[in-house]
Amino acid sequence: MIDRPETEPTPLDDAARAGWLYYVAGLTQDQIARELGTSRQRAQRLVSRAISERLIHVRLEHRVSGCLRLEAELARRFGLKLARVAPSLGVGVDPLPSIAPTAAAEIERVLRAAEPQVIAFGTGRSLRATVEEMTSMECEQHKIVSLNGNISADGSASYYDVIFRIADRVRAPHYPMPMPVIAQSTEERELFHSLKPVQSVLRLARDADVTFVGIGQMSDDAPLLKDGFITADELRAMQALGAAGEVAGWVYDSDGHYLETSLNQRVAGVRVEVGEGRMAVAIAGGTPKLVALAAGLKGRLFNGLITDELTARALLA
Amino acid sequence: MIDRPETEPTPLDDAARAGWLYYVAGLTQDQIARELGTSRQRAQRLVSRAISERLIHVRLEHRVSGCLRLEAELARRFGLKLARVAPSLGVGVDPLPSIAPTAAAEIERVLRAAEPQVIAFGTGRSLRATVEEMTSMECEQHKIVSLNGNISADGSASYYDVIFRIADRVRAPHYPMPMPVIAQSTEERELFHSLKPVQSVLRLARDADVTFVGIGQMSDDAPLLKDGFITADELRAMQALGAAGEVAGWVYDSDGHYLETSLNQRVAGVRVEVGEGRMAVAIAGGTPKLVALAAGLKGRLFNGLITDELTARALLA
DNA sequence: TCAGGTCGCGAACAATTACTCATCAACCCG
DNA sequence: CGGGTTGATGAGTAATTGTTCGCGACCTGA
Repeated sequence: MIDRPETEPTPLDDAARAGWLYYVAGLTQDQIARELGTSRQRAQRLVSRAISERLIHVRLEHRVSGCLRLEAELARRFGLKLARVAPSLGVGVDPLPSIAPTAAAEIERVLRAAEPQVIAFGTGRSLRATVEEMTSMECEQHKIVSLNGNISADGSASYYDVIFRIADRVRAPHYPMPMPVIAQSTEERELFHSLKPVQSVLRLARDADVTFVGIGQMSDDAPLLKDGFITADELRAMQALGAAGEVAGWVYDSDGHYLETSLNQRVAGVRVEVGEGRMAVAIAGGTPKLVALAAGLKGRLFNGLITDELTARALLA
Repeated sequence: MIDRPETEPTPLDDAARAGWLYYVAGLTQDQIARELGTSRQRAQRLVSRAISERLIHVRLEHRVSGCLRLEAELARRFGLKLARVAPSLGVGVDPLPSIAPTAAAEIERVLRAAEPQVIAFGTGRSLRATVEEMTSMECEQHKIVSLNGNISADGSASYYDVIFRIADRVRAPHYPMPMPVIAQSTEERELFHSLKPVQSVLRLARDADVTFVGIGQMSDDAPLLKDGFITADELRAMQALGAAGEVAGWVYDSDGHYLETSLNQRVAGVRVEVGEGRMAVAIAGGTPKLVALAAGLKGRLFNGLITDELTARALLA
């Protein structure tokens, strides 16, 4: 995206203004039209643009009692230090729009901490959507580090890459990992890992105080496959070995134990590990991810979970 | 329909859920009613309750959102009918390039009105820069009138004169004021004012529907001095009398009250006054003008303000 | 027990918002 | 230069939302 010079006579600034007047000031679109000196139709279009461009963020400042019970139960059952359950929007509906704002609030809570933290982020649709929901803030004291490489097979930065987006929002020092998500070979991985700058980023990521990750399923619709990081053959091979899910490219089985596959010997990023004083929070929801989530919880691969109501209920069933 | 959890939801829980479904999932209140197993009216009441109980927080994530907040605050604090804050370009940078396009848009909005308006303009760098940003348009229905005389001491038309420029751009009937900005004496002023054609222009300017003016500071770098309308001695004398700023040549103190100086008895143009149905909009920004602006706002010399972000923040501090 | 008050409900209606459609101008692109 | 495409616009209309009103349930104190 090209950012325009700031003096510009407003491209979607009008949309922002309209959205502000509509949602914050509570004006009717008719009044907004008068305010902006335009037609009612245009005002309506501006308002709806403000939504579709994700300029408007909505948060729920109330913990629904049903969700609270699920959170407590999840924490108990899976030994979680943090459990957050967003109200579901309905069966069969993508839970991301519900999870993302909830997760964003949680990340912001971490960022508001006064003492400096190292915060690591994975990649994926969930995280990307979450970051889009975050507010801008000034967090010079923290460090934001990427868990995975952020260069895809064709050399382009992945669309779902999160680190730059988040760093942009919170204006904190950030450490991308300048290498592929998955190396061609173990040797190539070692080559990357032997580079000085990479080593310090790896160290930072490994020792991060808080880590936020998405979860990938290893069924036929695996994100790793969809995004072109592995081939259909590789996927089938790992399914045969019992692959149940994947975190930051690291594949694990239905007990939540990491597999000894050729892929895992080529993943360039760091493996998520929980430890005392260190949080690893999974952000995921939806039926396709149920198996992967359940396996990861069973193996205690993370000690935090942000999901939605229906997923939570299914996990507990 | 989803089966409800076994615990009874508190009244607020339902409101929260309804609000979530409405704003996040984007369901209609009808769908929410079905989802919750209730009537449409109840769904509507739950949604509005979620707002009135402040369970739902709406925010705007856009770089101008801060400006909108400042506008609302300025309007509230200083009783303005119009407040516009342009995003600043940075500390220490001339804010004019940011203010001018914003102000130009505002002026154009007035000009687009179908019913005939009388629009008065002051002079100065800010207005001049603003006019340069305006697009051409056909506005035969309006009248454009100058607030001040537009002949400087040496007989030349002032470079910062605005009226001809604007009239040229919008092709509207225009009324310059054929006399000096500041007369040699009160008598000379009265002489000019007694002329028939001058009187009608004065009347037009005094009763203008909308007036746009710049603000001049009265510190040592006063525009009045720089442009040779007053001498350094005169400036010092007025500073001693508490001069804080000046609008169209009329000097006022830090409470926004016009001074009874010899200069004010010689200013040839009309004094800006707000009135019901009449707007007086100040276009100004930058550190040097802060004192003058604050004073003018305090004295309610104008009921509209177009400025930049940094200035707005300083005015509110 | 009963008058009086409050509250939530649904019906009906008014206000507001969203969508569809036809038009038009700008913009490519050969 | 002409044809096709895109994108913005206002008119008109359908859908949705907000409000008012009367009703009945329920509480409460005399």
